[in-house]
Amino acid sequence: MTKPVQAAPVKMGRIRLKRRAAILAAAEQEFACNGFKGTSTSAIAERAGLAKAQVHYYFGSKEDLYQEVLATIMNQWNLTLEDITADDEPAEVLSRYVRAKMHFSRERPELSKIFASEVLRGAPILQTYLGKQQYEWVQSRAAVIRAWVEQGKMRRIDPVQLIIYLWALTQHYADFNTQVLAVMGKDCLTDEEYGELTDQLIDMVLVGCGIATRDTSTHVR
Amino acid sequence: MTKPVQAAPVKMGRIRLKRRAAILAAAEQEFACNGFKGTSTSAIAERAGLAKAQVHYYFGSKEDLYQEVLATIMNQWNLTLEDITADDEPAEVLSRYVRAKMHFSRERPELSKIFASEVLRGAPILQTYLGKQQYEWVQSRAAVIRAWVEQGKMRRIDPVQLIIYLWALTQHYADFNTQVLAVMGKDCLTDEEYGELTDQLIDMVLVGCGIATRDTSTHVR
DNA sequence: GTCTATATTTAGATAGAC
DNA sequence: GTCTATCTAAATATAGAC
Repeated sequence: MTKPVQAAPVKMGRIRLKRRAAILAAAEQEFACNGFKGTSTSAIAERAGLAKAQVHYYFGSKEDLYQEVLATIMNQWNLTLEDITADDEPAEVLSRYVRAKMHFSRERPELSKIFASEVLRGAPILQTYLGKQQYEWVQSRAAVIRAWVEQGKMRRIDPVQLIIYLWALTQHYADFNTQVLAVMGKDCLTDEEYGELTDQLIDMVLVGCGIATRDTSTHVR
Repeated sequence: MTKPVQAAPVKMGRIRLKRRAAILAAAEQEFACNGFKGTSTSAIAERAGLAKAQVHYYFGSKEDLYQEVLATIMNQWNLTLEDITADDEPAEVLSRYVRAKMHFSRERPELSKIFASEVLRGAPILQTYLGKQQYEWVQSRAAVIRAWVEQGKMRRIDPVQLIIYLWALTQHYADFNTQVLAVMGKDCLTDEEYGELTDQLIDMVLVGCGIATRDTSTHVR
């Protein structure tokens, strides 16, 4: 018999909870910068203010720790765009989704970066998830988008590609934040500036989908 | 006196050229998968069919080798969109650029991935390049885009963000190719299928910019 | 239950043989 | 000029002390 995928909900002591939280937080930073292979358990331990061996005591192997971090990410990931129907308005659903993803990119860029580096290396850990759960997730949303198109609520766009566009655009602001800041000539962005970027992106997406909300898309020749 | 940034154009022998080429090719694959820190010189050597020490003999340190790979990427990168003026047609320039970047994403995804992983970790090697050369590159293109907007050739969009959108969208097909294939339910894409994706993306970009080329953007309400 | 001390492997790099 | 043999440091992981 193999170990259950989901860890048993054992009630943990105070020290254990505290140490695990510190290690997980440190691991997110390290994995985000250097990926799975490039991250050492000693770097995680140092950042967490602990001894290297403590990381192994609380999480077993480096891969076990990595898997827990990845599981956290994938859970938080698809909280939005959860329940949409053909009756919803694409303008509202799409702007809400872009806003939520952009918010996530600003608040937890490390999580987006860890996912990115996992996919960069060919997603050895996540490939089953991508090919099954995420595939299904995309198909069900794509069906709704297709219905919107049939109803004339938006332009005819390949729904799967549209979802990929949304991921590419929103996650880019987390994964490539260093480059974004550099080419914008800034050291950091205020909440206001980031909100402005978000609005501009939503505008671009809606116009691209043929959903004009205000005085946009007036330059069509 | 320090070493010159550009290596002196020493004429190399046959063996040296051959070994260096094999190492560089292997290094691209390894760096693309595991990033700078996650890649070992022994993994590169093994993939190149050489001994680990030979890598150090021909390239000195791992970082020297990495810098050469990065330099190759940045040179190939900005070959397109080189000379554009306010007199050009945005529809033509933008579709040409997207097509070129998509072609690059298909032919050399490893190079895009290496750039991505460098930026993911905060671009310690490239930050000067990003803040100076690439910043200037973006500014000069942004000026042209601004001129297009003033001439009414396209919708009013923040030009810097538009460039970022183009990068995000096109590079995503290289960096996240594993995920793209997974959610599309395919093992690989034929040239035809990839050409179709490229056309769809160009369509999305042009419509988003308020440049209707054919029967697109007709669903504007 | 927690952490220190230690074992084993692999990393990057170089001195010296060919 | 090229490559083999070797050195030192850092990696993952665990056995055993507290």
